[in-house]
Amino acid sequence: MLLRTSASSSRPVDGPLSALAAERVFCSEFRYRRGTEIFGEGEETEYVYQIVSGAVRTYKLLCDGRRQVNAFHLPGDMFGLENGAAHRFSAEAVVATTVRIAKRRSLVEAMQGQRAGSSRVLGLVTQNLQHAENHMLLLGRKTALERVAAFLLEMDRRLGHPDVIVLPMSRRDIADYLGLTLETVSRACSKLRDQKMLKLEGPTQRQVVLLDRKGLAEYDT
Amino acid sequence: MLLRTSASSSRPVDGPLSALAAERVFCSEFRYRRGTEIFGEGEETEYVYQIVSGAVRTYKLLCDGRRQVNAFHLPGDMFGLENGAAHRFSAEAVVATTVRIAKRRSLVEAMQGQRAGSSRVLGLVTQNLQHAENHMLLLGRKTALERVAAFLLEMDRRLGHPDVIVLPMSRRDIADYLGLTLETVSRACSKLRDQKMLKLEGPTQRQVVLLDRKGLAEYDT
DNA sequence: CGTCGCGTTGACAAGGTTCAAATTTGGTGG
DNA sequence: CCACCAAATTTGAACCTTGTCAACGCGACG
Repeated sequence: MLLRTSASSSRPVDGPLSALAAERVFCSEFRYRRGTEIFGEGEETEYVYQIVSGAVRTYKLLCDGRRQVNAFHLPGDMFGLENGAAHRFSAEAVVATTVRIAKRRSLVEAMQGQRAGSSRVLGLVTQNLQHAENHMLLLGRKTALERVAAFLLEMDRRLGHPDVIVLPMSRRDIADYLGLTLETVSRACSKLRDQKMLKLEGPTQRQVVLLDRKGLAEYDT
Repeated sequence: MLLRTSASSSRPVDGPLSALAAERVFCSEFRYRRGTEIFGEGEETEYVYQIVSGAVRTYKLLCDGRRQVNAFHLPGDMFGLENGAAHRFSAEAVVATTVRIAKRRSLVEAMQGQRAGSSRVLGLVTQNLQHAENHMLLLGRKTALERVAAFLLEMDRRLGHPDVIVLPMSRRDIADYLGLTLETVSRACSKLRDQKMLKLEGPTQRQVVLLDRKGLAEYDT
């Protein structure tokens, strides 16, 4: 798995929780096979998760099956921490995934123990909010090409600007993240390839080499 | 966003912040004329605001002028509280608006004084996040009619289910909130009117009477 | 009384979706 | 080892929802 758990600047997570991990709040590891549900919308928020390896999507569904992926979570990221008693969305493993699990209660208690604890939680929620605000701009106002360019740059950044971006998610996942159809995502990728902004490799074209990050960034704005 | 500080559904005034207001953290009132900027994206977060009367929009812009309205803020709502030192979006008065202003520093200090203070901030940020998550679903996956129906039901709820919803914002504002054009919003309103789900009144059709909330809710899902 | 802002409506264009077909690959079982 | 099938992706063509452009009406206001 080429997903790097970049520790450096581009990846602002692992920070807030490493202390907790060290305290053994994250008591056990757990593995999920590709495509399996980790929790469902509306379920009780019993656990909090941190990804060791793999990738997770969190999403909401409309009653007729339309899906909106809120976010992709990569190694080092935490997810599933919510204020209320119920999850506001569902989570599934995009690929085979290993997570560390903490009881929500014990995490909350540990937070109260630490003085800086609650502000760390606040920081995490704020980060999520910030991402959501940017994503609303993307979903509400950007073209298909701009969305795909922004997505690739986001992954590039979060994976620490590797030579080859190995996407764990399918075109459909990307489409549901970007508010498009999988065909439109595929066409946008092809267009960017034709414009020599990237190369697509690998059996399912999930390995992406960015050839012109500046050009892509101009689509982003 | 939609910082609803209301505890009970029908009276959106003074929730988590009333204690602070009582402590005179909100030291002064300020008035903005319709259309004026309250703060701009990137500016220093010097103040925090609570609306006394009127309405405010917060939004982001792309470089070519495309606009995405994050949220509308109504009387009782708080806005402008951010973790970092810089505002992540701009805020403008939709109509003539009176706000109470608190220095961010003094608010933060007051929070640290109160034990429950920081968890109140967390609650506000979480509410914003929750709204943003729902809005991503709307922007990414709902049709124009569904978006407009959802918008009207949101306003109805936040205004306490009045007989007549008096919208403070223009069709363009609504469009930029819903990721549509003003013409599409207008057409959707006309269609709902033709379907007898609502009545449009007033000189600029900004007074809305919901005739069939159940029917609208089915568009919402 | 003319102008301006706002909203509605129509005609047309276009970006994105839908439907369909072809390709590739990996897995499974004979 | 190989045949066969399922899943993922790409690409094309037709279609449709929404955007664009324009005209018009209405009320407010100077």
